[in-house]
Amino acid sequence: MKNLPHKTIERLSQYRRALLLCHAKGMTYIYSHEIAKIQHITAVQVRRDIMLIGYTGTLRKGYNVKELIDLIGQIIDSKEGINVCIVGIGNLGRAITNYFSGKRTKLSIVAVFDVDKGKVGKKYYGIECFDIADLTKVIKEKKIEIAIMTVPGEDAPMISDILVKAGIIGMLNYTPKPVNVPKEVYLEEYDMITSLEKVAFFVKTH
Amino acid sequence: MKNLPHKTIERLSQYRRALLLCHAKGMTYIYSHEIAKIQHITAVQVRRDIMLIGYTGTLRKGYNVKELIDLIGQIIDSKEGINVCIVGIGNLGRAITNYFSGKRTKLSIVAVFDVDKGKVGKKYYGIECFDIADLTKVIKEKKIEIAIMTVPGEDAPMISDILVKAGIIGMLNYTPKPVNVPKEVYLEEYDMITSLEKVAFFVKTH
DNA sequence: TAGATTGTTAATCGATTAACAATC
DNA sequence: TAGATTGTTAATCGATTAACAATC
Repeated sequence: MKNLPHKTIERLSQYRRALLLCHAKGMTYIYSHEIAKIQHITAVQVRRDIMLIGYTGTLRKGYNVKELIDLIGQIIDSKEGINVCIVGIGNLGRAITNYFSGKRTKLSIVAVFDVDKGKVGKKYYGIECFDIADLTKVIKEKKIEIAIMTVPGEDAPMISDILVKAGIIGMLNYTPKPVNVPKEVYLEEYDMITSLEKVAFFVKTH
Repeated sequence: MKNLPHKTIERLSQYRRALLLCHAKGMTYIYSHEIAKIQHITAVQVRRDIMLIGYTGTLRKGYNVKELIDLIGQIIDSKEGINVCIVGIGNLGRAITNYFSGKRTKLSIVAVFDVDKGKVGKKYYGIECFDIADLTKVIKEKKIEIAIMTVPGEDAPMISDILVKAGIIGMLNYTPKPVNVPKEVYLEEYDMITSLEKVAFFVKTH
């Protein structure tokens, strides 16, 4: 697929999430304005995104829910599937692991890691916990390509370096500490405090 | 303060986070390119954001760390402070509560809520847990203006309605289910699965 | 048919970056 | 002075929205 805008990729993921719910409810067709309503955006934007991925709806009936789900899958999922690990199985690590378990067939959490020896060997939502000292070995053995960091902020830079050396090519950093990775590694950082401060700011200014 | 771009607000929050660390390390001045490096952005962007809030650095010395921290505080914090609650004290709710406790003086988590009677009355990181049935009452009593939803997705729409009726003016929705709020309420939604799918997509396309 | 919908181009809006003057 | 830095305008880039043709 050519060059889809970053924002379109994000929205496609959200459309799919919404469409899966609609599909489960037995809906077969959906209008652009219905998708728009769910996502708090405009119907034009939905139609434009769908146009960009080359799908065509039916005039007066809208889009076929199942077909659209499948097409979005073809665009954003990788064919072979990608293995993911969670580094740091504290509250946040557990939340993500639980949240995710069994939700997407093409993305699998195949290992979680922690420093705490009391956690090593246990299973979290069906996923085995390994010693963080074995990061490199397990990442290679299990062919893990994406890591989600949920360790304490002060450990983030060091863990990040180990992950990069172990061959990770995508990283999601949920610690409050920004990390540096080489440009070949795709990095996404998210800080909950920033989100909350943003809400607080816009609440203030109505 | 006039109309700062949304993206600038986000970055100001991040600059402050980084500056606080620098300040703690004893740094008194910082260059725009140093801030840029930490945040993975360009020095021009940092200078432009700082220009927008009306601060002026010193040529050849950079910006005064303490002054900049204080000025960002004046811009993004509200003078009186804002009370926040967490609705749903599962893994994610606990992660945020812990993460946040004592980090910002102007934003305080003053209550957490859950349906589980076993959790009600207990304290989580120093914050009392209330029965979700008492949402409205507690929100009014404690003058809570912002709610962070970390309940299971299927409960999100109903809880959201209750929160809005109780007078919440800002909401952060961490459930995978989008909710609808009246336009007077500022809503921010974040779905971890979308973030992960985005990373997976860009990893695939190098 | 009239009304509702999709598909698409062009216009607009918002955000980033390039370019450069000022100056310590 | 030369080099490094800040501050700021103008240009560019990217994303959204307006406008409208097509048609069931």
